[in-house]
Amino acid sequence: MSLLEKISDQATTLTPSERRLVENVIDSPTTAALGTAGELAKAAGVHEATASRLAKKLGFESYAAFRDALRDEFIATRETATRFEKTIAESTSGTILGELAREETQALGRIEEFITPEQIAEAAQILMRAQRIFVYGYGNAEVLALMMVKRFRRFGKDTHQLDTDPRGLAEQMLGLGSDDAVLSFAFRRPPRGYAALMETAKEVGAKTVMISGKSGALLTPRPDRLLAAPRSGDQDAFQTLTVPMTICNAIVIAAGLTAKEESLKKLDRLGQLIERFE
Amino acid sequence: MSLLEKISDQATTLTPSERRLVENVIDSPTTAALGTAGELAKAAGVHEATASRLAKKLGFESYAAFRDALRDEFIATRETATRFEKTIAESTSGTILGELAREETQALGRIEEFITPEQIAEAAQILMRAQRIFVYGYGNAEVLALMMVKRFRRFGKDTHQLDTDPRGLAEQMLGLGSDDAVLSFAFRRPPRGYAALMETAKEVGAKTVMISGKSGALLTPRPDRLLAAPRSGDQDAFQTLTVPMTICNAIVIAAGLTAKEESLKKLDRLGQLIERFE
DNA sequence: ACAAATTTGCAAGAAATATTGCAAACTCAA
DNA sequence: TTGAGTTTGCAATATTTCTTGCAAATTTGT
Repeated sequence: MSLLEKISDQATTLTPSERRLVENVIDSPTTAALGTAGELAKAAGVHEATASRLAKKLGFESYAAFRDALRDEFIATRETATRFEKTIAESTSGTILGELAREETQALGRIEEFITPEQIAEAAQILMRAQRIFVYGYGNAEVLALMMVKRFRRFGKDTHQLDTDPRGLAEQMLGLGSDDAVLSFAFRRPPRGYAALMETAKEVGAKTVMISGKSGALLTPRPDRLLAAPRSGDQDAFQTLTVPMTICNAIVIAAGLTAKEESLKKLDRLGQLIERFE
Repeated sequence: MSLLEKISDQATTLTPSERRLVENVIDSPTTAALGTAGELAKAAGVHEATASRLAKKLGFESYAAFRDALRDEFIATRETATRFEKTIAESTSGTILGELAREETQALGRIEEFITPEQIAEAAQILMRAQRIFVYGYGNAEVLALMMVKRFRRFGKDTHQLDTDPRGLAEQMLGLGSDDAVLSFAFRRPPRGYAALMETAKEVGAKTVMISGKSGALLTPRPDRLLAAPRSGDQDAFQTLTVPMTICNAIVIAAGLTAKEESLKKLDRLGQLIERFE
């Protein structure tokens, strides 16, 4: 029996104050699920003691147990790798594609909470001012690395994808200079060779830009510019590249704008030409 | 300043115990956001006092303030959910990133008008039943091709990325058999060599799946399965890969589900291993 | 290898949160 | 209107959670 059913079963025996509390819970369940008894009581305009009593009346051991039930029900906390499957099964119009699109939408909607326009502009500026750009990404991140290499080559930038193999990487880094920029990606774990890459870049004075998920916040040594935003999808299982890819696209567009003359149109014409003859 | 920035700021000065705490937070932010300092500490195997101190070190007034920040950023309450919908749908935020996110959202919202659940399921089935998978994409599409190669290799499928160079392509196609599947991508123009690839596949009886933008409808010869949905972005300017990438992700998830037993769990464990040792 | 500095856990106690006895306020029936 | 029954808030108490001084353990520099 779901929590809300449990509550509505009691609906006839609820006192006025209790009813106000329940209405409040139904109205904003997540807020109630996160707050304290006192907060809920205040929102409903009743005394906290009443909230405490309500929890017991509804059959819970304590207010804490009631709140836990609320959290279970209303807060999406990924429990297992099968969460997505579960979501699909439960949702009425459950299609994989639809659910996926919904999650991406939600993640995209929050993107600006993590990345400021300045960060985009600065990243674009660093890359466009660089004499050469070295792009580093491995595992899934290699996909984005490849994309950025392609995009910046279209701008006419001297762009290279760094080897994922430590030896090749070391060799490529020998030529790194102070006018160069390193763009790197990391999700989940910092890639092998990351530290060496960053240290070398710092030594020679090359600028470093990093695009990452949450885990980027822990990276040491720190890049000059860090653009970190959580990805969408299941924590433990399948995380998509939509959010970081959108950040990349924003940088590409900003880069196109900072290149003054070259507007998007020119980018496109060039792009079409290249695609046609590629 | 966002939580991730605060963490990043302190990343170099974190003590071992503090780092373990932060890793724990990053790995399962929602759990941390809901729990107490003691619970987080226990999960990280350190003393709760350390958790309390970490909160202060990151610049928060108290552990409670730290947890509030976690909730803000990582728990999708209804307020945050509706907030983005409004922001995204209506207002033009005036930033590149915001505008981009808005466009992607719109395109994603329409994706189910073009792709049915059956198409996703069939594509997944074809790929998972194939003995070998050959993936073909060039220009920007190469990015998605690479992604799919990585994803299906994780499923343990014998997956190969086809050469974009006509000669190499011809050579690789020699071994194509009736149990194989070809997954190809095309945007704007059909790639060079596309016709030859499709004809060869038809001759030997290999199944073909194509993911494309609007232009896919015009392709000849026709693939066995065509998944075409318009991309986001200006028609003539900068079109992103978000929509086709989401279709790809849906196929990967569907493939994982049809692989019944192990599905995402296996994908995850194997994936983590691969990433760690890659 | 030693001393200084840092980190960590322990445990006391501070603060926040929840519970409950009690009395005032309220409701309803006669 | 009165009185029995119910509901509610108050305030004291209990419980949970957080903070901090201190000392042990660990690390760092010489």
